[in-house]
Amino acid sequence: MQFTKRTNTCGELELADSGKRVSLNGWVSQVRDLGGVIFVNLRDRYGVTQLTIPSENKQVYDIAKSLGLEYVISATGIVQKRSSANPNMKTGEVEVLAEIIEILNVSETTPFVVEEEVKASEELRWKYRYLDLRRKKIADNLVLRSKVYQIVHRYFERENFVEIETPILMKSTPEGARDYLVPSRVHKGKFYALPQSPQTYKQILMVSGMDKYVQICKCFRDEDLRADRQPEFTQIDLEMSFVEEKDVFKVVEGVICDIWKEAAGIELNTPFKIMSYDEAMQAFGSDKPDLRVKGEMKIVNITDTVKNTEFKVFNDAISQKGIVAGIKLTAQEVSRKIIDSLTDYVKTLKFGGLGYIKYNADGSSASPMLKFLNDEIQSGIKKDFDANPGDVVFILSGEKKKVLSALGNLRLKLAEMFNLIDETKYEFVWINNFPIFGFEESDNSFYAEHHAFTMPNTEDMAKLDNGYKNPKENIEDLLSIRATCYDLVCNGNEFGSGSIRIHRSDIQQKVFSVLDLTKDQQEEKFGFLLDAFKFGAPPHGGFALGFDRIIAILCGTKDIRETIAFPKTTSAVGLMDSCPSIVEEKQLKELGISINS
RNA sequence: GGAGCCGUAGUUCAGCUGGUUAGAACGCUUGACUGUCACUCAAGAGGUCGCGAGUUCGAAUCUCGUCGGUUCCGCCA
Repeated sequence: MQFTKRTNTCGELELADSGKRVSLNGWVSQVRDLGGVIFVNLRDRYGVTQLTIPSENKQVYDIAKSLGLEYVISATGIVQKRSSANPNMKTGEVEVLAEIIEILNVSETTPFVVEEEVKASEELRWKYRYLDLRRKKIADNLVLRSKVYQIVHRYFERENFVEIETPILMKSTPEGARDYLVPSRVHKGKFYALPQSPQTYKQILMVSGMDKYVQICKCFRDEDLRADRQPEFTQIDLEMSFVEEKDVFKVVEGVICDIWKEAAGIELNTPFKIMSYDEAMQAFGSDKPDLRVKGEMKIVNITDTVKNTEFKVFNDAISQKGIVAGIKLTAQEVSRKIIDSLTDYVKTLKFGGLGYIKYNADGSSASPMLKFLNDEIQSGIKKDFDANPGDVVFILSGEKKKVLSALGNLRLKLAEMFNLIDETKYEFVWINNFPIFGFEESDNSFYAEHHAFTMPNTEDMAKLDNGYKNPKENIEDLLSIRATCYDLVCNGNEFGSGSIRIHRSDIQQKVFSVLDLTKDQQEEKFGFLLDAFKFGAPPHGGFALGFDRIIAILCGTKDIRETIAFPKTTSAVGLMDSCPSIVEEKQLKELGISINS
């Protein structure tokens, strides 16, 4: 099919182009028919340009009259200055006086109107994603994504990294997230797994001597989703030999700085802050603290202050080794309604209620729980929080982890409610010194917090040496061992995580011993990796950055679906192509699979 | 796996404590209009109130179930 190809895009014509004869190709985004003259807004991914069609040119005028929204057309004409410019449009000073309009394709009435401030529900937008992507805002997200891709590649090329593709079809491992499985036709009853991350491959590449590996790769995890979690997502995955933690920090900070500088025009300060896991949990109730909150709003532990109280709620918590802690909201008017909604919120987290004390302007204080607290304790609390008239403190009691994390969430809720987040900032922070082990009370066993190959901190090695032979008798000690394991956090989002790995089998065996893995289990779970490690594994460590989240932040959204061309719903369904779907009986037969229920 | 919110015209929503023919805006169709840019104006078409039970003389409205979307908890080494 022949048509007049564009000489320009719809986003670039300006006054200086006046008098030029141009051709534009694009989609009809708006038609304004005034009777004697028709204005058409023509859209492509670069912008919008106004076409003007006066009635004098009968042939073009009749074509213009027949145009519907989202028709694809080619328009040719002379660029001219508008008699009244539109300051809201980038090309608003000019218009194209159309001499020829070719309709390249018609469009049915779309399920929703393609406009920047789209009214359609997300469900509809995912289903007709190609229409959604015609909106500049979403298209720009993909363009930015592409740009960051190139920045990342350039950075790692310059830093002498080797980009190596690792398999998509790999061995299933029972550790970590649930695998997406791919049945084998050749080996009936056997399955490949899609990678949750290329973790084992990149470590083996270190054994290979590929001392700087990087890959922008897809990862797959069959777990329940959130606004910032998709079943398939993209990572900037890297691994290096002969490095320690600070070397990894430096490389990651380098690529982040390049991205911010080149994609957003922002110079970030390095090195980034470093905060231990313990500090983050104690002060912010989260391992991904948002440091943009004005006045910080740190959590205050008042367990000591209230330890002698008769107040049953606090008493019960403390006697069960729990804590009493709170946060202070500085100088804000807090209504009954807000307290009710916060109370409802903590109830969903299985707290009985939310304690609060309002410090009034006249020096008095108001709270349903004051009557249970004597004067000494009341003034102790006031002192702990450094509370002044106008402030409100919120208090929770119970199991330590639960209290801290709930207060961490309250902190974010309050910050949002009272506009305490500085949206112009990017607050990066490394969180390190995570615990290496966790302990599951229900089955009386240790598990690896990060993964089984995370190197313990050098200072804590003695605790491992002492404890590994009789783990159950050294629970406290073993749980206090810190790992050389770190997360990068930006504005309360986990951007990625990594660790220095264990490369020596003596240390590895001690860790396995704590995790209660027999030789057979080790062999079954990680055999090939352990085999590789027998032949001279260098010290190594790495990191994986969540690419989608980085793009989301740069796009000013928390929803990574806005940065992915074809995202899935929270139930992992692709609404556009209706996947997953049933397959033909014949396919199942070839795979030796039968479906129950 | 658990909890909350949502589901009414093509779209976004309104529809009070159950009660004649379920409304508005945008979009769509037709017509008028020569400088609009959310053009304006006039007329019109358009509904399985997500689906299924139940309560009731009567259900968009109340109850239960179910499906879908979304948020949170669990989960995500």
